[in-house]
Amino acid sequence: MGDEPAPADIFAVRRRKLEALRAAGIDPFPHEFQGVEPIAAARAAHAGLSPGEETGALHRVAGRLAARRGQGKMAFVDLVDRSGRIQLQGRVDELGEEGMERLLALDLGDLVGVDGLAFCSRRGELTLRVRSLALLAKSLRPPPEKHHGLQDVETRFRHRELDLIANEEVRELFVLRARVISSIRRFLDGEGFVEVETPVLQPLYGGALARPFTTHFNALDRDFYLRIATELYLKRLIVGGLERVYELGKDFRNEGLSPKHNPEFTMLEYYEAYADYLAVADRFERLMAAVGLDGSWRRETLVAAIRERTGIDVMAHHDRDALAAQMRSRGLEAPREDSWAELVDELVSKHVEPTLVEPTLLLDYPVELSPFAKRHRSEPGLVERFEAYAGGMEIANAFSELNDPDEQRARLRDAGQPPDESFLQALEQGMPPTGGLGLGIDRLVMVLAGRPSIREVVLFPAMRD
RNA sequence: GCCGCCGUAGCUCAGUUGGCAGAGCAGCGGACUUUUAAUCCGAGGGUCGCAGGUUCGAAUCCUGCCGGCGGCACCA
Repeated sequence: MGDEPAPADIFAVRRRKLEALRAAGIDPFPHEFQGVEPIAAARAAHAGLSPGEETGALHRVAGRLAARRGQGKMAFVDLVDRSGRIQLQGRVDELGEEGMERLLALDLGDLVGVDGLAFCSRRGELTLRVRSLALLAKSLRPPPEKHHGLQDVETRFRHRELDLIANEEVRELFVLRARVISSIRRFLDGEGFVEVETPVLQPLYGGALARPFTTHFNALDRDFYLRIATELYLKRLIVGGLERVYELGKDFRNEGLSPKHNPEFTMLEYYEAYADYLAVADRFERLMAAVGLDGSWRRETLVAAIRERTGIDVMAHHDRDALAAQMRSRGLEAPREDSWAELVDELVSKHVEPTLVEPTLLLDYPVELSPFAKRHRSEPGLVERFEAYAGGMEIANAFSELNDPDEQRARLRDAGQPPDESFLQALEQGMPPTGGLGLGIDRLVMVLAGRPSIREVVLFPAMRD
């Protein structure tokens, strides 16, 4: 082409190259490139080469152009795929003038496919000497900076694809997340659980205490809710005799954003007929071992945990004003409008939860805080429930499920929850004694990956428009 | 919703007391057949988040708005 002046616009340069390719009869967006081998596999095939050693082994790889060094008659470029990075060597005596020119015309970020001979460079780096090279897709935007990666948090979350291109550890994290989820499925499938899907769009919401998102069903001219939990539908399946069920999917809660809260989040719930919460705790520990969180979980009762941290015995002051007085006498805030149960909740979240960095199961909650849990068999006023904490964060919640329909109706009334008649009818049909668990997948991944924010483990976290 | 911090080139970041808008990477032109953040020469690239205000003069000071982060509140 002509010798146009140096273009000011960094985007226009790439556009111009695209047009030049088309003009030269090269399709900048071809349809396929088959027979590709992962870069990691090509590397593994030549693990022990010494500097300067040639192999004669031909490999076909594909990926994104990530760096280049040298120009003229010989150039090195780095190619990255999901599995890793490999250096390519282009030589004019191998590719010819025209081929070399095409290689040098590539931009960082272009997707290319390569057939090349494996050898070890003088500096000891496994390299593919390019035999032939195909542009697989032209990149029209410059990639993020190659040394520092993409740092800007807003861009990383709004354009996660750039984050994935630029930051290898981000790529690894989301692969880890996928492996965690498939490990959970494999574990539960292996234990005889059936994976089910229940409605996301619900005429009535329940199974947790949270504000829902509301939407409108036009055909019925009626408001619907996005589910806040799968609990009630799953228990109906236990009534139906499925015995062991689980669902892995999104819940939606119309609450504030924080490093621990995204409005849509991934939840595992499972229910197991004939189990109580201690059986659930044992299975939970094995499930955690299956995803790499080994070891036994410290167990502590909620009442003891509060007493140990604050000196207050909440069951000995089972009265709103008495408990508030206890708290105030110790210099703790006790908001006037809070009920006894809310004060207990306050004590747990302010004084117990932050101390639970080591994996811990907190057992036996007050009945007022747990409308779906069965009364404790020996501790009056408590229910058989545990919450699992790790990294100072609640990651799971489990109980012996309440299966007495009359008591369930009364508990929902006391909690100010709308009665879900279909659910209550199901309990009237007869639900076996059942243990259930809810596990926050995002938070679990935070713990496993050591990330301080839920946004780091959700591909596209909620952002303002 | 409230409070605090932040927003400068495609990316990573400087920018002094209010006095001409800067660097590195990337990109462009050129040199180079073993480079590893390649090197060297040359020429470019800006809505300083947006809108007002103060001032002879604003990236810098003030107000409002938008967006992000952190905290509080709500909650899980």
